[in-house]
Amino acid sequence: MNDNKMVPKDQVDSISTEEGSSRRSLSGDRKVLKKGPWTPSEDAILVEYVKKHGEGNWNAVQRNSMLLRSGKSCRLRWANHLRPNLKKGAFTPEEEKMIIKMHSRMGNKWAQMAARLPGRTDNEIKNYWNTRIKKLQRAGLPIYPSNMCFQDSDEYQQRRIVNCFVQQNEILQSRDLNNPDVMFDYLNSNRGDLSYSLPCPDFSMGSMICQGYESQGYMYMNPVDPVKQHWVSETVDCGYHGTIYNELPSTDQFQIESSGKIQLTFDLDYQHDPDPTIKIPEPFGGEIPGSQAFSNGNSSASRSLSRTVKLELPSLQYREPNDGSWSGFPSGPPTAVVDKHFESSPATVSLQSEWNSGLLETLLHETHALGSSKRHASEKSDSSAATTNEEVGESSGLNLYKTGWKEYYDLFSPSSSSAASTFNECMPPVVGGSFHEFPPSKATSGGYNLLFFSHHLFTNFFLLYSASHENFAGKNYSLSISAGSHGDNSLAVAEYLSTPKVEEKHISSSSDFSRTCTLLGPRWIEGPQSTKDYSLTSPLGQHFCNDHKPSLSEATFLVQGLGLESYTWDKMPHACQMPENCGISE
DNA sequence: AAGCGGGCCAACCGCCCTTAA
DNA sequence: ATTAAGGGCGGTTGGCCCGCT
Repeated sequence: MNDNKMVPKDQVDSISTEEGSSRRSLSGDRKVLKKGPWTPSEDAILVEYVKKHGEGNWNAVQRNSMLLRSGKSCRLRWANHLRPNLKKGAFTPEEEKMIIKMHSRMGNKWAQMAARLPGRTDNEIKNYWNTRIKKLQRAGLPIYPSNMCFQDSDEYQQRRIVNCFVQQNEILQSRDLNNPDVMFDYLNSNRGDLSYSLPCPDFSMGSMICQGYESQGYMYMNPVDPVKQHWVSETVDCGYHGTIYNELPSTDQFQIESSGKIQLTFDLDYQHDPDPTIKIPEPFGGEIPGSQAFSNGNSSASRSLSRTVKLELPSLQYREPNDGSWSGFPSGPPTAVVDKHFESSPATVSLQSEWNSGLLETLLHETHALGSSKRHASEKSDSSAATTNEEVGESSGLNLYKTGWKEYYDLFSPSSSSAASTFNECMPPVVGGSFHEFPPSKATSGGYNLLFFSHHLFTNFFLLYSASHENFAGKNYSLSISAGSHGDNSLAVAEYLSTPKVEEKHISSSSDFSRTCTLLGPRWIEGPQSTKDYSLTSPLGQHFCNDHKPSLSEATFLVQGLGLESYTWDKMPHACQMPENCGISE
């Protein structure tokens, strides 16, 4: 657009003594700064300046050039108009579709949307949306096309999962993890589709509406350098209707006990009806299966705070004008809770790889694969287990939980209890729930899976035994991980792999087995350089810092005492492939 | 032709977060 | 630990364009 075209005469020469909108007075001389539309000559100066000095330090532009513009103004002008590769012109239908879809998911996160629309700016998208929404509102039309609503309804359901995600020393949980299948689909649906920067802490989950609830949850974590982690748990009183979208769950909802366990409490209570005053019975009487490992008496030492979280109005939370129902929210607004914590402020990283190769996704991917193959092999027709997306979308919240969880439970079979406990250990627990909500599947014969969950910063081992816990009850076992040669891997990883880590456990009961087996894995090891450079922590907390890329191709995994074979990496029985971009090479 | 209003868009504003001193 | 500066982001404003009456 021609800059002169929209130059209002009364602004061209308008000046300001403000430095942008800064409330703070700037040191030094107060230059008279110009406001209003930019002229071509100003653009040229700015372009030249950026060419010479690069982006950033925008306030220096004004100091070091003839440009009498605030730093903010410069940044804005550059970002929205002058920077290269900007796409001009109307949005394409594809872009429009994407905007609508993104908005249905994330609400008014213009910058995030812009990040996913190359060449487009947040301002453009915002303007587009605002005009579009006004138009629709005037016409009394729904904001989202009906098919979009329906489609997102599924995704909505999918997002109604607990986002249990480990980001550096962070874990977050939310309720819908109880539908792992849904979660898997959700994660899968977002594969390669996420490129958020990590907004830590930034808690969100699938477009949920929080309404005056409090929740708690628990999650175990082995000692992970308690010195560096400071957990502050807060119970959030969500007295708002907020969009919680599927951004990276962050560091909420945790607390770490003196024992090193990280706990996360959850006490769900959500409302089905849009009318916030009407509550429906909670699924499983307020209990959600899967909390077995977390309901063993560990009490929270968290500091409970009540606070209101401000979140923007979500897309799918709008009531449809025609029926007043909650679009895409068949089971009603769930609740959430957040425990704030963590001092660490991880660098911004692309979520693309983090998410795609994240702990949860990997877990779910693996288990889903296992489940799929199992189902395929057995041709078992369990309608309740065969929960499709559509079914999920149409099911009530209760059914959603039941079917989803049951299926997932089955997916873990034949090692139902152990695998489930593994899952339980790794996934957020739900207070009071139990795997016994569903009958355990029949155990089959031996073998085990080593699931290697990892992304750039995290690595976690979990052994999933495809054998009944009865086979192991009363036995001691140990896990060794060793490696032959390590090639040119980093020192840290070499040491990690070449040093057998043995963790001995005694299995005394099924429940004990459920717990202990999930604790398999290398202990936290202080790195050869420094904790910052290298640290490995035990399950749910292992992380490779920096770019250490361990090679596991020659590693041997040995579980002793349980009559199981040892496996080398390449002979690992089941789906043990590491996710791409996980920072670890096979 | 003039007036009006909606659409579109650039720019500003205010708040917030991060970082460095 | 505190404070100031830099910068990001979402909301809002206001001017021009354009079609309609």
